Amino acid sequence: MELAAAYQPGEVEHRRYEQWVSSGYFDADAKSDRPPFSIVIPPPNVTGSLHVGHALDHTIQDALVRRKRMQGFETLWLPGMDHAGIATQNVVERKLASEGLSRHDLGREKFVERVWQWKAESGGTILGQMRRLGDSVDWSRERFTMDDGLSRAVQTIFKRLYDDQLIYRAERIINWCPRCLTALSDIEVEHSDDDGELVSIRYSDEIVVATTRAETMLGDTAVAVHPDDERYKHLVGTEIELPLTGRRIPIVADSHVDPAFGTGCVKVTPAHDPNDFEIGQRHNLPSIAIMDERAIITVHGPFLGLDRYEARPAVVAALRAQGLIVAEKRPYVHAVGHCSRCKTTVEPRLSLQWFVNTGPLAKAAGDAVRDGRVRIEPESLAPRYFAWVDNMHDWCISRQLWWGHRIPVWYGPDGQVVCVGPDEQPPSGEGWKQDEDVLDTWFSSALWPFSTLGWPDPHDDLIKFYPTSVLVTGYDILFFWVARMMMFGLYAMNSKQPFNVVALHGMVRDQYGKKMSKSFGNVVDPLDWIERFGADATRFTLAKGANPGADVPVSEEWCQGSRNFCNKLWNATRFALMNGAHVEGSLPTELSTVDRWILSRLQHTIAEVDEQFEAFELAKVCDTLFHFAWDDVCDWYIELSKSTPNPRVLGHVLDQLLRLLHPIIPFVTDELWCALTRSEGSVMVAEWPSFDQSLVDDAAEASVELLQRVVTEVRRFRSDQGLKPGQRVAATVEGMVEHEVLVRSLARLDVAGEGFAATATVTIAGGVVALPPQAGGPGARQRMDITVALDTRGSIDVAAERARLTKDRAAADKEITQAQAKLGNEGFLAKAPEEIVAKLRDRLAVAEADIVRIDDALARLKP
RNA sequence: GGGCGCAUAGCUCAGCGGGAGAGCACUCGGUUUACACCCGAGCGGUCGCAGGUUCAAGUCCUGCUGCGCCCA
Repeated sequence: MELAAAYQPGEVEHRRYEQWVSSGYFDADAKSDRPPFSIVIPPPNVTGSLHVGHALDHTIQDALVRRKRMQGFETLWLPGMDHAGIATQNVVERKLASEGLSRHDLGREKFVERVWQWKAESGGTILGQMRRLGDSVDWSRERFTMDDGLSRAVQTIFKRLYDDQLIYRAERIINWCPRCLTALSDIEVEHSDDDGELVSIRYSDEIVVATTRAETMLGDTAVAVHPDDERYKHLVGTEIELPLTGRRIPIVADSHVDPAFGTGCVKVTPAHDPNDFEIGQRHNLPSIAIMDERAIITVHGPFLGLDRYEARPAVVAALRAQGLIVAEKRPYVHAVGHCSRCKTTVEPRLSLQWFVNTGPLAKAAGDAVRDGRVRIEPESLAPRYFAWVDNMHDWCISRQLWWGHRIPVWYGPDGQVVCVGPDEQPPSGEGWKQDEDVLDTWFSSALWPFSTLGWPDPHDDLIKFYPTSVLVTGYDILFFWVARMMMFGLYAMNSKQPFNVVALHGMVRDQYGKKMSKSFGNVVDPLDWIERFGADATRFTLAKGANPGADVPVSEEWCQGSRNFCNKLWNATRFALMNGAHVEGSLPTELSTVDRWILSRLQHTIAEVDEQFEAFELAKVCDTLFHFAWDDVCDWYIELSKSTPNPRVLGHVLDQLLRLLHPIIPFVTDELWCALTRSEGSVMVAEWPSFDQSLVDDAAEASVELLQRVVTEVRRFRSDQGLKPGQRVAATVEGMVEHEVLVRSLARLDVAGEGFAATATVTIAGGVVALPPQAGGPGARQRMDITVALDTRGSIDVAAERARLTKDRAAADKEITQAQAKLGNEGFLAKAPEEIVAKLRDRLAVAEADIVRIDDALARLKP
């Protein structure tokens, strides 16, 4: 088979992917007796499209799954999406707005229909894009959090939690988005340090309070001081008149007040601040809500109808007019919460919501990691996990949206509350009404590792593939999602964890380690890279940076480098095929040292890659394979075997290399492997290489390493002397027991003929050479100096040669100094392991010999 | 304020007790018939600072400085 001169990914990728899918290679069989390996994909939003973070996450998962598949596991990589309550509702509402409609014009039922319609038409763009990346997901098992089955799972667990009193309804201060008009959980709020103002207000002769939210004073129902604060002790229990309102409010003592902050007095607004709410609870204070759901002031008076940002200066102005403003500080930087969806400043709001009592669930989630049932990789991120699960607040799960799983609770005409399970009929009749709210999207995605496998019904998939083998996701989502899956998984599945390992990766950044952002203009579009450099190059670039738990810097230049690597493989295979490389029959038993060397190197590579894969060290896998392929195979093995090719060995090495690389770069490896092996199938179902101790050959490795040193030293001499790469130089080679022919070939040395007159010598001291069997028996080795004498046709660049020798001398000198310092230390001699001491003595001897030789050569150089 | 992490070649990162490494960038040379998406050679680092442990410290401990992230 003829291969083109360069790899053209576009041509190959589509064809290969379709072939993989139609061959059913991705499909899992729950009935198989192979050991299972399963991963559920972190479900992307139905509104989402493939960004570089997904590309990283998917590349890692695909690499793990493809390797396990080759290893003979029954693999399942399950794809799907979540319904992204707020985001999706926003998208559809924006669409409606362009038609001049609001969701209220349509009504709930019609609106939800519109969302489904939108989903059918333009939702799930990302699924098509995943094919471009090469994701080997089982499309026959694709799931969506709003599907019937998954909705049934949601209702089932809600009912169970409700019956176990782990779900309750209560009036609490929650995070409220006045734009999305819904409650948010703590983790849907992003904090940032923003410019604000700190205004100090005189409430009475003795009381001054400071606030960044002056407008909330309209809802104050107390002033609090620390019980031990001598300045205010006498005031506790008295009342003052709240300015602008004429209301009288008490002064209470609460130990949560920090007496060192500001004046030591704090205003208490229970309806608009979570800390104040708690103070209010402790002191039985009333809560006065002063804003509506859009954060517009609702208390009668001059501020009625003002937005919270209009009300703030208005209130300050009114206070100033009465001379009650004591101090103002602007800008005053303080932490402000924003809606993670729309960035609107969150308004703490007192409202009636549904909560999950996370206490026992979070405890179990923490314990599963503590007792080792679940391993977090890298381990260094476990403290973050514990910090979250051990201090978890109750989880607000109700959302004032229409798109999502509606809370399965019905309220009766006489105040009855009925939670309805999946197989139960909701109460009907006059006055019964279902709760209007839907559940947080994370409530359903917390069920993902088992709801997607058929839970709550007993299902073959569930039996075969739960617990899933590993969860691959970014550390940013450790508490968002991982902790929640742990809570629900352990709860629903009889304390069986949802996954055995959590493998965390970092965020993709640009080549300077900067976060990607639209405003900074450094965002990488993976589809653009796939288009220009190929999916394999894109994947390799991401995988090469994927050190566990660490951020992944990428750049276009690096992607080019990955593209170059794919092309290198392409051309190596192309060369191999042109030279008859094949994989038929077993390996020959008579092998040259060079063949034994590359086969030995291959074994080390296999062992290393296996170890690195098991530790989720994708970056190291890439590094190991990159260097084996480029350095060992291309730069040395292929060059060394050009004179005496062994097509079977070359075929074997490439066959194994392509298998090893396939999980990372599936397309080009499959194309090449099929060409090399004349196969109609696919490398993705070929057997994963296994380490073969019988092919490890230390002697061959030492022999070729010496050969490499000699060749490199001669090349260095030639380069220093300005000899053209193609120019042959007459030379004698002494001391090489093996490989003299190869040295001459790679270093472009001619045999010394008539009139040979050496102008310079290159010496490699203390090389380990294998002696021929007749000299010392099999396996005998000896340390020898290799000397190459070169005839540069009379002329030699004395200055360059002097510089070269001087540099070598300095290196040897440094070596001697270091070695002597250690060997002169009695503690070292007494306590260091023997082999370390012996090695050092050896090094010292070699360096000392080097000095003598170099000094001699320098003396003979004409000035 | 609490917690976690990071400081190693111009850039991005490996190395985490015994000879300072990689990729890219840079310099020089190249019609070596697989590949210029290439080949060969080279330059480049008191491993943030200060102490300590050890025969031995980028590597372990403490403190400091500077960054980053998470939570409040």
